[in-house]
Amino acid sequence: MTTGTVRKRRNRVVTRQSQDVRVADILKAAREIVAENGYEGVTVSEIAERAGIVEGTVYRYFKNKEELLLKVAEDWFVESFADLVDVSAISGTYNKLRYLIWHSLKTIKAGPAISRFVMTEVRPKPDYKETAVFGINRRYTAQIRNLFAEAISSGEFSHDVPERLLRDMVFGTIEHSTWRFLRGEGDFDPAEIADEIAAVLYRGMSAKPPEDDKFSLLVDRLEKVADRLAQDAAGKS
Amino acid sequence: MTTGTVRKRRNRVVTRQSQDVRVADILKAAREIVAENGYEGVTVSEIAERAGIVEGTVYRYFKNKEELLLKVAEDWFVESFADLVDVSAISGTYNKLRYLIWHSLKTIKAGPAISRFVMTEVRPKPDYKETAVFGINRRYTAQIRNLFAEAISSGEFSHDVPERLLRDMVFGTIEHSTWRFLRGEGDFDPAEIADEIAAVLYRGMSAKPPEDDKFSLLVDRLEKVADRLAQDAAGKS
DNA sequence: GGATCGTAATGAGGGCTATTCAACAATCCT
DNA sequence: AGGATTGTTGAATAGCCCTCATTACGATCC
Repeated sequence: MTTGTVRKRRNRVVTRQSQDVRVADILKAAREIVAENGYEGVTVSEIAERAGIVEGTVYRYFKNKEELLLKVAEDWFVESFADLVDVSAISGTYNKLRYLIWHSLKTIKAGPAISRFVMTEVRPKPDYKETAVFGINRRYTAQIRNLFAEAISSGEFSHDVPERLLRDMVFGTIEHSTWRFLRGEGDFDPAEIADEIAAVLYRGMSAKPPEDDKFSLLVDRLEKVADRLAQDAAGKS
Repeated sequence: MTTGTVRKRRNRVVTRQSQDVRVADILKAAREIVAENGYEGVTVSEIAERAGIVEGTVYRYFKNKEELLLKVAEDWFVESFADLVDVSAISGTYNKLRYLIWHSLKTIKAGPAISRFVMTEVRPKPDYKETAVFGINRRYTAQIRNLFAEAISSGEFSHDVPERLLRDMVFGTIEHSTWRFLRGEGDFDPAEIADEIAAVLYRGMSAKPPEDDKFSLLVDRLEKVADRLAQDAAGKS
């Protein structure tokens, strides 16, 4: 007591845990905080506190905060897309397309904070392509690619569009459609938005002419003009 | 020298400046640093140093770092869209659409760092709608809306799509198309990408049948009309 | 031209971060 | 039991944004 170093000890007994348990605890704590406070509101000290450890311990299991949060996002992404069915089991091109879009929208709605984190922090990173998020996106994109390729070869779709553009249109539209929600301004219905997006994309690619064919109507009128002229000519002679 | 407070004085003479000059200096310095190091690499101390002042002075003119950087982004956005012409001066719906998309892409390419900042930091903010960036986007969107409305009323486009979805498709696709570039993975050609995006959107909305066959049929009919008229004229003489 | 005074500018320091690391001690191994 | 291993600690560091008491510039007035 009289010596210089009065060491303050917590009541808590220091217990050693297996790597798995500690990592799981840390990830769970981090995920909760992200969900509650958003990405900006995450501090390592709070993660540690909630995981029942001290800040320094976090750094035994994660190189840094960034890597830890990336793991949180990756895990969540993997879980979210675990139930993604292979669209070959779904009948109809439109239904397949709508399902894929719907699933993305559902995921974003289920985890807005982490979705935002992925969009604003993970994707811009130079090493995004080494990310599990990127890997899942690739699987997802592959389904879209197949879907379109099949529709084209069957004649349902007549237009060939670069895969890159296809992906950008689908993902871009999905993400942009959710920004209002992610900003906290109101809600959205995944099924409804998925319908809308799928409809436009489907129509844009479709081989079928649009229903009300204005050109045909114009030609109809021209033909009537021709008829009238012909009748006039016939009557005059 | 022997007294306690040895005040270190810079060689630089402290000069007072008008608000305008100081603000301009600070914004210029901040913009340069964003362009060089990206948003993450910006520190108030470096901004101050480059502006020839001290950290504390920055806070005389800006409430905080966030507000300063927002101003940087807003100014850049305003400048970038200053040369946006009214598309009513452009002939042809497709050309109008392509021009608007091209202009956006060109802007992103001209200022990748600030574009990224806008996409990842400005837009997610809850008060995004109070932002000049939002205001400019509105003007931009209004042009797109008009363009589509006119095309629909003229019969060029047959499909009516919610304005919201239209905006999300255009902006979403534009942004997603540039992510690779913004991540530093390669380049893109605004004109080329604008062509691609505009083509798909135009086709998706168009009243014209997508297949050449349809057109041929219509032209066939037109030719028959012409033939009949020609025959009538010949028969009359 | 010198005194006055409003205020631009300063720079030290406070509070909060993420991150490191030497010391410690719980658990395993023999 | 006792040594080796290694999970855990908590203090220390460095860097960040931001505040504020103090300083001194420069316009104004006499």
